[in-house]
Formats: sequence, structure tokens, C-alpha cells
Amino acid sequence: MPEKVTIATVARHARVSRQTVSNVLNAPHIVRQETRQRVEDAISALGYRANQAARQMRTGRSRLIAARIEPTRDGINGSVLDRFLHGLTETADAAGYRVLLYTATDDEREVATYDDLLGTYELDAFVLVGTKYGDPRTAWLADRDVPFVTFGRPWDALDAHPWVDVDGAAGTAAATRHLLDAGHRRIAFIGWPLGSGVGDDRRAGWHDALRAAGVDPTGLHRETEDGIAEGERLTRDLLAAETPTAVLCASDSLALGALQAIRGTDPPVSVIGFDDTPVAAAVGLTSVSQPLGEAAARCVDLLTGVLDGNHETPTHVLLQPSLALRHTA
Amino acid sequence: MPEKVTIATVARHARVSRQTVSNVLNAPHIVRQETRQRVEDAISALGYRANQAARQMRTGRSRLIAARIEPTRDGINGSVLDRFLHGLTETADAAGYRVLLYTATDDEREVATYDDLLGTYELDAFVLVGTKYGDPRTAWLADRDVPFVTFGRPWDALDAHPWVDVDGAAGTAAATRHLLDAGHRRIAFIGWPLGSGVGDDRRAGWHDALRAAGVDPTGLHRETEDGIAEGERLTRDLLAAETPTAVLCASDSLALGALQAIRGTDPPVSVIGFDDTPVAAAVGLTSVSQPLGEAAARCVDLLTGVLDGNHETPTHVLLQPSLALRHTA
DNA sequence: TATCCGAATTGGATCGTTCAAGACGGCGAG
DNA sequence: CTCGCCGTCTTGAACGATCCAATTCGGATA
Repeated sequence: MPEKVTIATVARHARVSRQTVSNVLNAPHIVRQETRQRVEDAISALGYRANQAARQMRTGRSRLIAARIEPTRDGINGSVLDRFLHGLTETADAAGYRVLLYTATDDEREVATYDDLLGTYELDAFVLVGTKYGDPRTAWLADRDVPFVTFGRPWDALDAHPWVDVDGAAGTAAATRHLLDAGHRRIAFIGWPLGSGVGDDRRAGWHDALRAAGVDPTGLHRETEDGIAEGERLTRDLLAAETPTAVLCASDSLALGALQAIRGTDPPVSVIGFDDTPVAAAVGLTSVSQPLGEAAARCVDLLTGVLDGNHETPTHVLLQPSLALRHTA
Repeated sequence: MPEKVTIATVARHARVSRQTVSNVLNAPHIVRQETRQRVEDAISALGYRANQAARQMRTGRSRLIAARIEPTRDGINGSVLDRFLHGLTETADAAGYRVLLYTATDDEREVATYDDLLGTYELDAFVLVGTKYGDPRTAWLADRDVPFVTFGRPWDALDAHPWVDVDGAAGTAAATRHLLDAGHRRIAFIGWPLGSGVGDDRRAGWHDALRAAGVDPTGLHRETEDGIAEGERLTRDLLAAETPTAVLCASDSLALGALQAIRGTDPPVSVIGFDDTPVAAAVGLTSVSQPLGEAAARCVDLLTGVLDGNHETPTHVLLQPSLALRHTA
């Protein structure tokens, strides 16, 4: 049974002191070239790996980032989070950090989980997905000076903390212009109840694009909770009351419902969704696509900027979505 | 600025030694009731939390479990993994473990990642999803006595290591019987190429259920790689050559393709998929549903059994799937 | 040759916890 | 009465890394 390889083993093997090995790892520039080479050779010859627990004890840093994994709601939009998480894991990995998962059923429990994770694991940072007006979680973290980034803007105070987001308004505006270019004039929008930052943003893109083209959007929008059934119901309602020729939705779930409602219309009513989920790809739904991998990468960038004490990095990143064209529009 | 609360702080506060506090945490039965109470009061009064890094240094255990998060392939079956991961996080949490994510592009890199994770973070265990014949990853882990569980049977040696799986054959058999009960006799199966354990298992369920009902399955099956387009192609092929009245598929992706191929058939050809993904729910596809939350929970059970030295727990768990009935069958 | 300087290296202390061994008082057996 | 044992609690050392202060060393300068 091979003995455990520690920094002392490496030091003996390379005939230097422990501290020199440590310097090779953490401050290579202060070690003479020749010595450094000898140490590095010993490291790879022995297959040495620095013990994170010991390092953490001294430095207080765990190189661990926490991310929440949510229960799959209707399971359609859940995939957005999953793709984001995957990107996060990959990028964090490359930056020398690992992603730790946690769950929580409500905000209060989530804050308790933060406390626990920070206390026992000394997590370096948190990544939050989706924040709301006056979010208690961000307030708690900010209070304690815990580094964190959100994927999603803090709608009530844009400078409150670092964030990465995708410009939803630009996405719906582009989708609207695409429909206008195709000759549509009666373009409806189905979104979420007023007051959700994300939903309001997406509706604004549609609204402003129509106004810019000289089209009056009055009466052409509906609001509801997310869900396939709701999308179908409201689309039927719109078709009966407003005779739109195209329907733009705030999510693929709603759009999927819309698709069912417009079945058989002639000429076919166009439908565009939001999020470019696998479901959209599967059924051929045109949808606004978020650059999730890029968003995750920028989150890691922001975090490492804060963690490594580089205060000159920007703290807000707004990414542009694209339109995934398929056959529903 | 409040001083950091360590085991020594608690000890002072409760007027006992460090070791006694440690005993209250790790071996309460050897501490006198009255003393224990005093220590527990001190712990909650101070909000003490054991530092995991220090504990790990002494015990060599990190209370961390690694799980792989995959790139969303066609994104449909990806959601299966996501639901599993969520269940894993919840159950592991309850058992006092945390889930650490990792990614890898191929088996060789994955093994290198194991080495790294074990060396630097001293992970307690791994959860692998999906294994193949002669999987190099399980061999590597077994070689080094690293505790691990797979979600998916090791098809070449059922006793090789602990696993949890869902009885795919039972699922397809139940689906087949459902179709037989509805009066179908020409029930086709679209699956994956011979040699994949999971695929062969699912086909066997269909095959045996037909034979048991006295129906000859000859000519009624097709094999291909997974994917919507392939499902559509093979279904058209089947419709032209064998005139089936129902098509059972090894995945929802294939079934989705089948749905597109049968559009317009009269009477409608029935279709059943496998995995009960959100897409299936969205389009109303009847599908075989795996109990993923339960599977994740049993994985954690098996791991904690091994980690806590309880060698009497069973090492193999086979769960039964159910049929999610919708309007395609 | 002696002195000094700074770069390179060394040894000791430290982080917070658990392990190993020992101290102490009380109790029953010889 | 003494011994040993048991239950309970305490003390010192160790895990493997980094930080800090002290020391060595080679070379340049006086």
C-alpha cells in the first residue's frame, strides 16, 4: 500500500523544504528556475495533489461555488436551468472551482441553507438563478459580504450586486420585427402577470417594436401564469376576440399551448416561443434562444474577478439572445 | 466583528474540554446527560457549526458525493438525468452529504477527473449514470476501492458493484400488454442497436409479452441510434412494410418521430414512448415512467450503507416503472 | 578580505478538528 | 484496606497545507 503523498514527500524527493514546494505552487516567480523544475518533476513523478482541506484550513477558501438545482416544474423551462448548470460546471472547472448543489423549498429555508453551507463548508460564492423584487436571499448575502452573482437582473436596483442577464426585451423585439418583416400586423403577446421583472421586460420588447413600426398593440396582449393549458386558453380567447395573425409568447410552455389552439387555422397563425427549449426544437417551434453557456461563463468570470480581488472587472453583463427559426414562424 | 466560533469557543462557554464537545457531536452516548445538555445549549447559543475542512483533515472524509452532469444531447432525454440529479441532491442532503458536480468529455478524461477529485477533495463516493459493457470507469473505481453506485445495471456482471436500476423490460411488457388489451395485435418496436444493455432489455419486455400472448413478433422490430428523425424514418418504413397498428419505442425521442410519421393514419396508429419526459407530457404521448426520485433515494441509501460500514444492506435495487397514460395509446 | 544586500530557502507556528492516552473519583471484589 | 475497573472527562499530538520570521548563500562592493 503506497504511502500518502504530501507536500513533505515532494519536498524530500526534490531535496528542498516544504515551503519551497508551496512556493512553486502558489508563487512560482520567487523560486529559481532550476529548483522549480526539480520540484515540478517530483510533483508529477509522485502524482502529488494538494489536499484541499488542509489548504482551506489555512487560507479559509474552499474553491467551491454553490448553485441551486430546482425541482422540475412543468419540466419544460426546467431545461433552461440545466443547460445553465452544465455550462457553469464546465467553466468553473476550468477556473479551478467546483460546483456544489443545494436545494431549498422556500426562501427562508434557502437562507438557512446558506448559513449552513457557509459555516460548515466555507463556500467561496453563490450563484443564484432568478431573483425577484426585494429578494430576501440577495439581501442576506449582501449583508454578510458573501460573494455572489445572479443570473437575472435585480430589477429594483441594478447596481445592488454583480449580475449576468440576457436582454429579453431585445429578444422579443427581434421576434416581433421578424413577424413584421413577414407581413404580420396583428401580432399578439401572451405573457406573465405584471410585476415580474422578466415578464415585463419581454412584453416591453414586443410593445416597443410594434410602436416603432407604427402598429398599435392595444388589446393584443394577455397575461397569465405559465403553463401549456393557460397558453392554449388565452390563445383561443385572442383568436376569438382579436383575430391576430401571429402570437408571441413569453415562454415555450405558453407557446406550446398556443400551437394547440391554432391547429387548423388557415392561413396558419404564426407562433414564437421563448427559451428555445428541447421541446421547441422537437415540435419545430420558432423560439428566442438564450446564450446559456455564455451566461454561465460570464457568471464565473464575475465571481473569480471578485474572489481574486480584481475589482476592475465589470459587474454587470447583458447578453443578446438570438432567434431560432423553425417552421411555426 | 464577531470572533469565529470554534469547538474551543463552545468548550469554554460550556466549561468543558474540546474533546467533550467533540464527543457530544460524534459519540453522544459516552457523555453524561447533564454535561451533554450543557454543551448542546452552548452550541445553539453560539450558533456553532463544525468546520468541515478541519474535520475532514482528521477523518479523511469529506461528506461529498460526486455526480456527473452531462451536456444536453438532444435535450429530451437529458431531463431524465436532471430529475435524477435533483432527487439525489435532496436525499443526499437529508443524509448529511452534499453533491458535487463534474463533467467530462470522454471516459479517459472522466477517470482523470476521478483521480483529481479524490486527490484534492477526498470525495467519499461517486454516482455514475448509465454504464456500458466493460465500462472502464467502474473498473477503475473498483480497483481503488472507491465507493460508488451506478444508476443502471452492469450488464456483464450483476454482482460487480452496487447498483440501482429500473426494470425496463417490465415497463415495455406492461406497455405491450396495455396495447394488447386495447385489441392491438400488430405491435411494432423501435429500439437501439443490439448490444446496449438497456436497449436489449426494453426490447425483451416487448418481445416476451407478445410471445406470452401468442403473438408472433417476427419482422415487427427496427433498430437505430436514438433521435427524432430516426424514429420518424423507421416508423414510415414499418408502416409501409408491416402495417402495424401500434408502435412502442425505446425512448421518447424515437416516439416523437413516430408521432410525426403516423400523422393522418386512420384509424390512428398508437404510439408509446419511454421515459415520460416533459416533452411526452407536453404532446400527450403515453410513455413508460421511471421512478427517478425513488431511484436517487435508493442510490443514496446504498452509498450511506457502504460508507457507514453497514455491510448488511442489499447492494442491488430493481425498481418498477409505471405507464403514464395519455392520448396516443 | 570583510561587509553587506537581497534573493532563496529553512524551521516553527498555526488553522479546527479528532485520535490516543491518561487522569480522576467512586464502587465493588478480593 | 487495597486493588482494579468503569464511566467520565482532560491533555497533548496529529492531519497537511500556508504564513511568518529567521537564516543561508552567492555575488557585488568597499
